Amino acid sequence: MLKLFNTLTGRQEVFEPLEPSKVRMYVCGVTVYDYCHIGHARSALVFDVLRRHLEYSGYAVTFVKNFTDVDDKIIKRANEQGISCDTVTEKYIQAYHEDMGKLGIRPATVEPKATEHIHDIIRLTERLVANGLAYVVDGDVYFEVAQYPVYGRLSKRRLEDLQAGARVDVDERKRQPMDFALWKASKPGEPAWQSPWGLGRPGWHIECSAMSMQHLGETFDIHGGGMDLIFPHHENEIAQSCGATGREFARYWVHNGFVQINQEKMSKSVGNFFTIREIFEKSEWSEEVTGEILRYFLLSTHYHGPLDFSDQALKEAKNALNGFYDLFGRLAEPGGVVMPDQSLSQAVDRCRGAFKAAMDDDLNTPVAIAALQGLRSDVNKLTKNGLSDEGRRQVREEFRSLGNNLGLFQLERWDFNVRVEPTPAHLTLTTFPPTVKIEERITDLQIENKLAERIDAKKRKDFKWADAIREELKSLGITIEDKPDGTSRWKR
RNA sequence: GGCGCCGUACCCAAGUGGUAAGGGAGCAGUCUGCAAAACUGCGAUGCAGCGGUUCGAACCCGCUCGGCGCCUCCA
Repeated sequence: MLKLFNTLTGRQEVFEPLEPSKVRMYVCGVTVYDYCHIGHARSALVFDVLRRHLEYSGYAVTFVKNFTDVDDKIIKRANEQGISCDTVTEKYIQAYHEDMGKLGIRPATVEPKATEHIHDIIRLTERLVANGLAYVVDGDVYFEVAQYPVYGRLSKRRLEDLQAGARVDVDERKRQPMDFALWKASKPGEPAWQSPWGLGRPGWHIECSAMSMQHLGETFDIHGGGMDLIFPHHENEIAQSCGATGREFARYWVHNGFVQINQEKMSKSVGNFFTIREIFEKSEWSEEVTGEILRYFLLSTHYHGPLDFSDQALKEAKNALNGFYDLFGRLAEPGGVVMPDQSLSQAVDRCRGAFKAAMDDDLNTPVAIAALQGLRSDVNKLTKNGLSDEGRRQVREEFRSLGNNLGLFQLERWDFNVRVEPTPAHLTLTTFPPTVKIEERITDLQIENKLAERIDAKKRKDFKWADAIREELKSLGITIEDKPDGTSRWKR
C-alpha cells in the first residue's frame, strides 16, 4: 500500500488510482534551451523511480513527460546564435535523452512537445474564454484569476497576499497583476501559429494542462515536478484545467526538493550549477559506473528534502557501492557447498519486505537502501559458512531485482570499478626478456598472467616477488585479493 | 510583508509521542606470509538553544538563534 505526500492536502495519503491497477501520471519536463544540470537529473530520477516502483507493485503506468519547446528563452537563444528555434530545441532534446539515458532514466511512455499540441492548447483556451475565466486583449489571452474562486489551493496562498508582495511587472492590459497569459500575440520573427485571436504562441502554463489532459484524460492520478513549480506553474495548471472542465484535475501532487551547492539552490545567476554532461566528463569512472554513482547519491536522501551536491558526496556514494559490487564478485565465484540455505532465504525475505515497506512509505529511498545494505551484511556473514551455487545466484538476482526499482546493481561486477582514463599503463612483462613496454591499458589476459606468476611465487614462498607483482598491478589501478584457497581475485 | 522548509555523531542520513535505523570515514581486534575483502567491537545519556504540555518528546506547543526556498523564469 503506497503512501504519497500530496502537496494539495499537505499530508501523506494512501495512493488509490482512479482505475484499479492503472496509473496515469504527468511530470513537467524541461524547457529545452540548454543542457540539463544535476537538479534536473534529480527530478527526472525521482519520478523515474516512482514509476518503477509503481510498475514493480503491479500497476500499468502511463507516464507522460513533456518538453517545453516554445518559450522566450528558446527564442532568445536562437536569436543569439542566429539559428532557428527548431534547431535549438532539437539539439537540447537530443542532449536530454543522452544525459538522462546515461543516468539510466527510462524514457516516458509519451514525451509530447508543446508545439505538437497547439491545436489542443487553442481549444482549451477557447473553453476558458467561453467559461468567462479568460479575456482577450490585443491578440493576447489572459486567465482572470479573480474569476477562479479557489485560486491558491495548491500553494496555500491567498490572492491578497500575492498581490501585497507582487514583484510582477505591471502590465496595463491585464485586469489584475496576477492574471497570466494563456496565449501571446507573437512579435515579428517569433514562432507563431494561427489562432482565433490572431497570430501567436501559447503561454507556458497552458501547455501542460492541454498535453496532460490530451494524453491522460481530464482527471488523472499523479502530477509531479520540482518544488519551484508549485507556484505559479502548477497553481495555474489547476486553475486552467479545473476552470475549463469543471472537474478534478490531478489527484496527487508530488514535488521533489532541490539539489544545492553549499546549502544554496543551484541557479544560473549564482553560477553554482553543474551540468550532467560536465559531471560525466570530469568523472574518473566509466560512464556506466558514473551513472550508478549519481543515482545512488541522488537517492540517498528522501526526495522531498534538499540535497547537497559535492565531490565528497559522490566519493562516498562510490565507496558505498564498492561494498555491494565486492559482494557480487564473490557471489559470482563457485560455491561448492550443497546445503539448504534457509537462513539465506530468510534474509532475502526480510530485505524484500523492508525494501517494499520503505518504498511504499512515500518513496523512502534512504531506508530502502538501508534494507539492501542489511541484506549485504547478512549475506557477507553467511558466505563465511559457504553458500550453494543456487543460493548465490538467487541472492544476486534479488539484488538485481530490488535494485532495479532504483536503477542500481544492474552492472556486471567486471564492469564496475572500471576507470575512465587509467594511469598510462607501462606494464613491464618481466616474463619475456628483454623488457617490453606496453603503452596501453593492461588487458585482462595480462592481469591473469601476472596473477598466475604471483601465485607461483607464493607457492615458492617468494613473498618479495609476490608483493612486487601486487605493487606493480596496484600502480596500474588493479587491486588483488587473495582467497583462502590460495588463488586470487582482482578488480580494477 | 506573505507562504513554506530545514538544523540528528567526523561526514551523509532515517526516524513525527514510548526511550536514537543504515552507510561512509576513523580506531582496535579476528583472519592472512603481508595486504585486501569480510567479520567482531568502539563512537550522540542525546537530536541548534531555552521554556512548556505529558507517566514519557528528537518528535506536540511557545519563544530564541542559525541556514534556506518560493512569492518573477526556474527541476
